[in-house]
Amino acid sequence: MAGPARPTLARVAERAGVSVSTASLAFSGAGPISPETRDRVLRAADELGYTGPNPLGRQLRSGRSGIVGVVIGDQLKRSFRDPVAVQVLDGLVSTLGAHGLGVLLIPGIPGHDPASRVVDPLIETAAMDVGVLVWGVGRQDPTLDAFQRRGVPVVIGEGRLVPGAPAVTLDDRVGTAQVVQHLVDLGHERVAEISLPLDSSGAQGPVDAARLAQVDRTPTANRLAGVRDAVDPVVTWETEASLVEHGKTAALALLSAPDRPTAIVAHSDLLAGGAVLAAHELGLDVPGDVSVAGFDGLDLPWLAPTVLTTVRQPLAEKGERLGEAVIGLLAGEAPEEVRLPVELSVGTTTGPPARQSRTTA
Amino acid sequence: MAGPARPTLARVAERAGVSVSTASLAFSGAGPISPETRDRVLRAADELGYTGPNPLGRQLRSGRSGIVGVVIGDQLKRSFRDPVAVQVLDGLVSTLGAHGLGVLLIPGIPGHDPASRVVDPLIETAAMDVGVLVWGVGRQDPTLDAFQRRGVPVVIGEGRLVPGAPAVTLDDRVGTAQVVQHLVDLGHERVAEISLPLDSSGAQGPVDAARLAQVDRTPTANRLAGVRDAVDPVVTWETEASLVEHGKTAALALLSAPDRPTAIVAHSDLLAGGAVLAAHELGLDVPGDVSVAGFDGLDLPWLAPTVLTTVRQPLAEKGERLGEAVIGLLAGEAPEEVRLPVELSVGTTTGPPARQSRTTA
DNA sequence: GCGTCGCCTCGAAACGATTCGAGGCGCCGG
DNA sequence: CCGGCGCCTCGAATCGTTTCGAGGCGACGC
Repeated sequence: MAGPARPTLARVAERAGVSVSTASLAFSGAGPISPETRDRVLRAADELGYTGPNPLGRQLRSGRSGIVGVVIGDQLKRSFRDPVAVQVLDGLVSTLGAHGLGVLLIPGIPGHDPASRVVDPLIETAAMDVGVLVWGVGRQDPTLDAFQRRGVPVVIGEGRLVPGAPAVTLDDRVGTAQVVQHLVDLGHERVAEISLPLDSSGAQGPVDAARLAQVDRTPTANRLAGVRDAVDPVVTWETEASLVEHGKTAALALLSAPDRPTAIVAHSDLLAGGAVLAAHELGLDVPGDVSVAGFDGLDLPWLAPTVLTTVRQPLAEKGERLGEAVIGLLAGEAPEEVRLPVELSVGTTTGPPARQSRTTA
Repeated sequence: MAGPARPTLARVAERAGVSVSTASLAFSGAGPISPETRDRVLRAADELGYTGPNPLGRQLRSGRSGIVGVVIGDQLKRSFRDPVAVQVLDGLVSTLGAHGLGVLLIPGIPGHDPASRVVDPLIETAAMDVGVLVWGVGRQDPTLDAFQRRGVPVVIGEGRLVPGAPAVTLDDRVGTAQVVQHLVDLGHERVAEISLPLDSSGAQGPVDAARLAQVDRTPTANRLAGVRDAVDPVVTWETEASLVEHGKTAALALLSAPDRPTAIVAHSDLLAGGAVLAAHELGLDVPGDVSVAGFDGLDLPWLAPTVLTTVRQPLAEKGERLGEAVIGLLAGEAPEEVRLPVELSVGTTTGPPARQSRTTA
């Protein structure tokens, strides 16, 4: 039923009465060929049902697969629930697509087994010209190791810099410091912090100094540092992932504690959005009773008309820059680090602390 | 700086003092080989920095790329904002990954140009063993045409059945009818409908019979039909995409109209969630003043503690079934259609219509 | 009329691996 | 001691394309 084997360029050439190399020219257009010959070849191809050169042959010849492996985050499902990842990916796909490159999705963690050194088998076996690690690399990153072992060049987004690998990073420490300073300037002294995951352990809850010292993710480390550039948070609550429900859980705990903070700074807008929901659920006014600030600059339609105070980062541009870094790498350019700026954006979720909150203490 | 060309299996074999075929056996393990010989080959590989067989060579030989092209929806960025797509994709990636297959992301519409017959160039050029059209195909689908022209077999999710192509479909007509019947049973007579896009035109707003006749997407057509199996909606509002903000816009219009409906049925949970937000913004109680029902069975943390009345569909399973269909296709099995069940799930957003809304009319 | 220049076309050599059948060598049994 | 049987190893063919240099042939200029 599957019909005879798919016709090959050689058969087309044979039928058209030309050599294989000439037939190749007819399709690729790379080289001089007379219009009549080309037509004859194309007609022969049509008659045989030949639909163009087999990519596999071309790839072997050129040594390039045209495929860029992209490691998004830990689990695919969870990562894509974060609009941040989605927007970056969109920018990346567009930029690479314009250069004829495709994106192969690689789950960061294969099973449900974080902290294992097992990586997705695709990293070992799939044909890839470049690997992109969008969300940084840890101190001892199995994924990075696997790419390097295979000799696949990598591009790093937001991570520890890797020698020889281009990187796209963010001014997030400065941005975080700015938004927290904004809270300080408003008069806040008891600022609680909802943190991104410190590593891939899946831990959550309030953290102590010892745990803080274990931080193994660059964006998290930068934002932790940024917060501390402006204020010493009364408590830091680690989350399992940057998702609304985790921000909500964290804020419910923080806001129910005896010495309630007057402001919460979250490492991401999704976490901050969850914190706003928690405040509402507890009957607290934002920013009357508690101010909330985030990071990312997402558009959260379900939070409207509330507008988060946040730090805007150029998400699509981050994806585009990553794409350009990939292109540059393939073109043999020297790797460089691109640092993206951020911008404080004051919304309706921050204001001066309430008087009574001080007396309540 | 790039070092000498990457070593090849032939050089490893040479160094180990064995033939290329034996060296191949040492890596693939497919065939008898003595432990000593294998060790010698592996040692030679190590010394040369050979990191395993080049996938490109293997692929050409086997005629398989191990890559499955997945067309998600219209625009990548927009599609991934919908958890429905994300969950299906997750199931698909997991299932394919377990069989050593990788997912290549293909934007449904290349530029910002819907209704054009241009498809993403990847479909024409990238090496793929199978193509998956997750969200169905239209009457004259350029993407489907492109795959078929190239001779790449396809798997269809939720779409018009294509001869020879396996499909994974949904009992969505029945499910939709059930949830609307639930509204009818509660006593609702004026039911408004918020519809998924009828085609890729990007149109939005109330639709008339002529427009309804133009529907060119299977899931949309099924749900429109399902609604009508139970009631004749007072108005149908078409949206541009299944996103919260579009549901909200639609509901704001529907609920501000003079003869306000007592219930709204949306074709998706995201649209329904937006409708709930709209009701709240207008000061309407749900379900006191208006009932809202959706479709999908999503977990919407930002809507808590409200729980949507909806029709639950097995999203991850849909992805898994699509994956299995791909595997089956590659194994040469006869294509078949898998139909997934749905289940009505009553939440807190539906109740009997208020007395006064009738008098208001 | 002959030389030279161009435009096309062609053959052959990669690209890097897998696979299949043939065959060598050692060991065991008769 | 010889025949036969296994276990390994090898050589060669194959996958489908691109590319490079060579060469043929016609035309134009001197």
